[in-house]
Amino acid sequence: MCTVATWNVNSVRVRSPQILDWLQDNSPDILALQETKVPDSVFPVDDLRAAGYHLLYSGQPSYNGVALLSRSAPSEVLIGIPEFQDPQRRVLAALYDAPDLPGGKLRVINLYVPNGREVGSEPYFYKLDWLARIAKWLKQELEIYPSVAVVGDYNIAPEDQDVYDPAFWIGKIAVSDLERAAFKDLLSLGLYDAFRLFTQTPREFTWWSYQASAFPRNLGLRIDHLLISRSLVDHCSTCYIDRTPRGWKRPSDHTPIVVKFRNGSAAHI
DNA sequence: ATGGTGGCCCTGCCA
Repeated sequence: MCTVATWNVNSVRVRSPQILDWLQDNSPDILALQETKVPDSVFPVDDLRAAGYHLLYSGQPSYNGVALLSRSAPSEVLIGIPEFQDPQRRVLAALYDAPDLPGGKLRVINLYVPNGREVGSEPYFYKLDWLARIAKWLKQELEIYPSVAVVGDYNIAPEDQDVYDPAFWIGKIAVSDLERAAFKDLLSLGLYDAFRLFTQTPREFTWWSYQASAFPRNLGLRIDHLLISRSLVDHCSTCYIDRTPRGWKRPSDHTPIVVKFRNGSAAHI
């Protein structure tokens, strides 16, 4: 069994006690974090290493920042993507032992996709350009590694069923046609939305605004995703959103999403 | 209710 999770924590310093609690309760093999919001010099290494995880992190002051926590040691670590000088820390990739999966290794790519702020704005076009560059690079990664999981905060709700009020959201950020087309371009590389392999019901969200009691009213978006290569689909035993941490005191506005893989041969016994 | 929340090198900006 191999468990991979992703969680936009909106500040790793504020959330590290909750991250530890969640690790304790769920013991994933790999946890990808986004919006750590700390430069590497002050990443809360001591807090998190106490839980017995290897740490990788790439951050900057105040904004962005990604991290990978893992039970086994990482290799082939990549910070940012090749041939793209981006001052914003949004990409972190590593290779992990995964004896039961094709190739015996799992390539985990952790993305914090730009928010885009407003359709038509400068940050919006940065988001679209960023996604195009990511697609080009992921194509290469998928050719190199037999088992790939591309996880993180995509800041895109792929379909209307992933939005609490689709009529209100028409043309808005995270749901615009160009963003959804960019998301589909990633899927067309041979990636699968792990959550939708198991759950077809609408209004299953990973993010709820802090405002207006959005969480208790379930007014959210499904914008955090675990995309997996074709080779992993037959090994995937479950994928679910864990709403628990969103209900804790002083929560992140996002909640974790989890995917589990099992030995493929077990299904055929 | 012309507001709402929360995090950031502290205060206007970002999500």
